[in-house]
Amino acid sequence: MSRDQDLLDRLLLVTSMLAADQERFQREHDLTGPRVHLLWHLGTTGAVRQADLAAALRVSPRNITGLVDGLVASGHVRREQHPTDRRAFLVTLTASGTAFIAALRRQHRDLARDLFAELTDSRRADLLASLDLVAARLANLMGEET
Amino acid sequence: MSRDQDLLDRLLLVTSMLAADQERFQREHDLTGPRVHLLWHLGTTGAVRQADLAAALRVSPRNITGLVDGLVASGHVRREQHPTDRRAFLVTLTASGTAFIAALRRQHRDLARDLFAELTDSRRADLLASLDLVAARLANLMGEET
DNA sequence: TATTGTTATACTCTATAACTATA
DNA sequence: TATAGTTATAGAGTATAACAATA
Repeated sequence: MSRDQDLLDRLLLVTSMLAADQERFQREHDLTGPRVHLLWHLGTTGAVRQADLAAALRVSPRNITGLVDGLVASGHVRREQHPTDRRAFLVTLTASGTAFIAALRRQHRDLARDLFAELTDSRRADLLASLDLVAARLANLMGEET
Repeated sequence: MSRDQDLLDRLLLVTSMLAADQERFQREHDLTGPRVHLLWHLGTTGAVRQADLAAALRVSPRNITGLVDGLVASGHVRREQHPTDRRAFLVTLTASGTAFIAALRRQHRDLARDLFAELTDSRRADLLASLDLVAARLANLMGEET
């Protein structure tokens, strides 16, 4: 049955289009994927140590140094003294960084509104359920290794 | 309505899981995303000039030089003389490159079979239709700029 | 003149290993 | 002794600009 192939191809098409849309947004704001990822995390957690960022983004501590350097240079974040540990920094959003997060959330919300506008309520429920099933299968696949 | 947000979040979750699965496959074969992309293209078109690869993958000619260098070193492709244009090369798959493409297609097919196994036929039809609608909206969004 | 691919140069993301300062 | 973050080093992917060979 090639129906499966069609479904996967369609899913991958949507995936690549979502990625392209995200890249457009990043270019508009003169940012890169990894930096946006870091900012997004910062937006949900608040001030964080670099070691925690490394663990959360699953990237080496050295890499965090570089990403934070770039975001300090572009004015999106600041390194502040850790209140109790003099080895560590707390990375915090500047006003400009906070404004970017707000814009990102707005874009995310607008995109969600736009993408599914033409789907009926029952279609939405079905889509959500199907995506959950697919996610579960994928989680299964990934879990078998690691 | 936060239903839209849920749908988009679920879609992005599936997206990131698909990416993780693809990365796992690439690591197993000791290849990178851009190199797999190039090989995949080569698998569907056959021998191609580097300039055509640059246009197809939407990267600079200089970049193609680097990717092909790497794939020559790993034994997946070969540079052959162009029959009529002495400036150009034809990049062609080696036996090892062809074997990789076959493995990639197999993995793709197995993944498709696995992902949607639990969906009924009508669920599949609905999912396909919904994904088409979403893709159309995205195409709309992208087309408005460029 | 225009095109093909390369050399030269530079930036970002990524990693590991060695090191400093602190815990 | 272990942890936080940096310097040192390296490699992949990306880009533009200048250049050689060929069309």
